[in-house]
Amino acid sequence: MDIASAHVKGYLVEHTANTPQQLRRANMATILAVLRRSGAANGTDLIDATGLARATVIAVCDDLIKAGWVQELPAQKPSTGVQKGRPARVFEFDARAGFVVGLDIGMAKTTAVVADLKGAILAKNTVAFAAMGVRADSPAPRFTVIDQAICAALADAGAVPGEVLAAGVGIAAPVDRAGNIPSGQPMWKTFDTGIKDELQRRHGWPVLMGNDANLAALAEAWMGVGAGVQDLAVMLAGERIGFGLMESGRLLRGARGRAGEVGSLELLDGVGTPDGIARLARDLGAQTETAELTQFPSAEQVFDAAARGDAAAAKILTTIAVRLGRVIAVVATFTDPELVVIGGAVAASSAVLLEALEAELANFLPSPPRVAVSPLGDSIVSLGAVRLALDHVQEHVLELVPGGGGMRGRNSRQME
Amino acid sequence: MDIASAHVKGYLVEHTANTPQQLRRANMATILAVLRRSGAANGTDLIDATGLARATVIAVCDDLIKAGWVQELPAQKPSTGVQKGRPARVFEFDARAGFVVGLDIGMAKTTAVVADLKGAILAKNTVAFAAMGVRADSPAPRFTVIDQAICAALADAGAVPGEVLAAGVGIAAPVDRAGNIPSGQPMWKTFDTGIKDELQRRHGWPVLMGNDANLAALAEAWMGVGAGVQDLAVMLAGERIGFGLMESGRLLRGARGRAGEVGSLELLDGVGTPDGIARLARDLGAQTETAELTQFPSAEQVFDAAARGDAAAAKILTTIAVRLGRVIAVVATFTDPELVVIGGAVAASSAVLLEALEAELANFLPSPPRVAVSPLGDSIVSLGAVRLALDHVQEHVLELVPGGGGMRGRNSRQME
DNA sequence: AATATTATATTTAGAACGTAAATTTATGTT
DNA sequence: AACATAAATTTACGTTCTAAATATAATATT
Repeated sequence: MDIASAHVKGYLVEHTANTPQQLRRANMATILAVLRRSGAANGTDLIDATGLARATVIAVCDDLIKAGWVQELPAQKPSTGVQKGRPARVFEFDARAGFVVGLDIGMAKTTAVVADLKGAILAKNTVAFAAMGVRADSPAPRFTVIDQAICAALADAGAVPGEVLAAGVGIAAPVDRAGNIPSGQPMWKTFDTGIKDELQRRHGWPVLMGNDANLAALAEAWMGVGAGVQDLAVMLAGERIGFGLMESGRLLRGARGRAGEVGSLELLDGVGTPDGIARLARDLGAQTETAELTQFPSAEQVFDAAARGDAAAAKILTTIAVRLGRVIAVVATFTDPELVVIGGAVAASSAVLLEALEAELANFLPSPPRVAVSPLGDSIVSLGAVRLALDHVQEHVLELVPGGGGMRGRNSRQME
Repeated sequence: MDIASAHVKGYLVEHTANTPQQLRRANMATILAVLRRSGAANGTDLIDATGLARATVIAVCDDLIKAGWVQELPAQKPSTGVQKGRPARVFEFDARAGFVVGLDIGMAKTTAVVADLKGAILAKNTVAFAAMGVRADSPAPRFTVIDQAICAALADAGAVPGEVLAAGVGIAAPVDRAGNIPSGQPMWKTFDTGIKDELQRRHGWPVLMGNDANLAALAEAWMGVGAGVQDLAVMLAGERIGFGLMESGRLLRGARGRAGEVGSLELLDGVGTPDGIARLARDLGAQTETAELTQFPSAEQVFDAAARGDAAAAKILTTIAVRLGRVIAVVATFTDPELVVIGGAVAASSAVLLEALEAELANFLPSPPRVAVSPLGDSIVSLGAVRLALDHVQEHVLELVPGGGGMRGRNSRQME
């Protein structure tokens, strides 16, 4: 073994003993990471980025090409000035050396997203369980629907299942660090706890599970308004409030995967329940005197009415803003984020809440965090699932075989 | 440069390019870490722990001996069985290759603790500012008092200032990841923000700043009831409530160092203020009809009276337990710790609160965390400061010179 | 006392890696 | 065609780790 780890009075110490071979692997990982984000690079670029000598950089790149992670591009004309000297070899991380799948498995529907290894979103597919005649409480046929969403998205992306290197899955239940669901909601329990193994069995991919709000935070920190923010709170607030918390660029999960999960809020003055924006809008709408809102009110109707100047609707929005503001105030008090993002399907309409929300925050916090609305819409969880899968792939690049590998049909790239 | 780092759409990626020399350094760090926790070890032990070959292990140990971090012990008689074969060389991390200082700088007094590099506590010294005639609002002479506490503790430990490799400092103010105090309390501001530079200037040590509750968490995770717990909340609750939060074995600091800091709690039903146990006991005691408690009541008097069966005092304790329980319930809801520890000077007497506190927690949480009382007493912050300094030393071992080094008097160990 | 046993340290030879310097290569300019 | 230039490639070398062979220091056996 080359890893020794031990608990030292509560401190987990991990030691990695190194051999020259592992040294080369480390440098491969380094250069691969540089290439992943730099589009295309030549030897000199990589020398500058890594500090390694030219001979080493080229040797590593050749190794990476042989391994299938990197492609060599035809020599480029210099964009600035004239071509001087021997043309540089140009290397590029092969974003199509594999694919990842991101799943958002909800109560009513499942969304599958396919991305390449650089995170470019290639396809997205949503299938409602109801539309396929699946009852809410029947676990087995759900997987058929989920597979259908996956396969359609893969086909759209021009990928075959064998090329998928990992899948991330978001569900509305706590997920601990090991990827287990400690104690699911009664109804979902049998289904939730089986998702990981069943998907792994069906497709043979590594499957990473994540709580929906946590994945929303990953997505937001990746490609939303939270990009670059190290300390971030993302609030999913459609039907039910839930937070995804990142501190120092890392996701907080908690002992049982419940970090950011909102249980009862009866302790919070003027809040009481963890109801989300859509639900509050509906419930409060039903109680007003505005005729349009009392009958079959929907969140959209309330927001629309407020936009048109309906006083009752405007009052509802203020009430919602006050409630959310208080919840955010408490979370921000204890976790001190730089930015709080409101995400999910209700995010777009929530922009009108921002001002009232910030006013409420100011009542309770001396220096409140910034508040923003997510641009990722209802893709936020599936994008987070993609990010989760990408993180797994990036962490295990050199252990994986690009293009499917293993028993599955290898593509021509890696045949010699 | 050999480190390339860049922001990739919100993700900080750090790459370390490696050379053979860095490889040896990594193996030195590995073996040093194994030795630090294993007391004493021979070649075979280290081979098992690291996976390196015998020749490498011995060579690395010789390097470490030459560098001053490791000592070779005379061959040991085997405790079990008889000595067979050539006796093994025995290596030991030299816990006295240097020292660390932990400081708890409070409003009224300063405590200095000196420990060796294995974390053994060698000396402790507390000096009250008042006793030295220092007014609360005069920054300058405080450093004289602090230095006095440090020097006395160092002398007690048999260490000279030149042998100190780092100092950790705990203060009752937020401290961000860079070690700065973003916005101190008005009165302390000029003093607090200057502590780090002034101590560094006076002694030449690396000085690490930490919030008191955060350091309490480090201490508890190190040598308290929280040892081995990855997700931990430690509540300092003497005069004012403050939390130190650890997730996945890492301290949470937040964007401005305010993670775990309790501001106003007016949002929390039945709580309102962040008053701690001692303060609540005093305030509530003053309002009872028990004569003993109304005049100059102190926290101890209230706890004593309750222990003797005084009904009013018992009621006060229940009130306190309910308040604390509610605060803990909210923190636990959002951060999901495995264990909550009550720490500080009031910890010992707080044991009687545990039952009522757990009952209150059960009202709000479906699966509440364990709750315990810290065994570290009022040393908790200074021990955390020691841990902070030790962590710094461990992280930078191979950059430091044991025994003081640099301009300071080297000790004989490293002269050749 | 001499010899075997045994676990360990040390030496030796070899392979992999990274670097610096010299050399070659491919392009554009004169 | 000769030259300039920038990059790739080759060469020689030092460092590291490993495996195998050898030496060493203790005890046990004869």
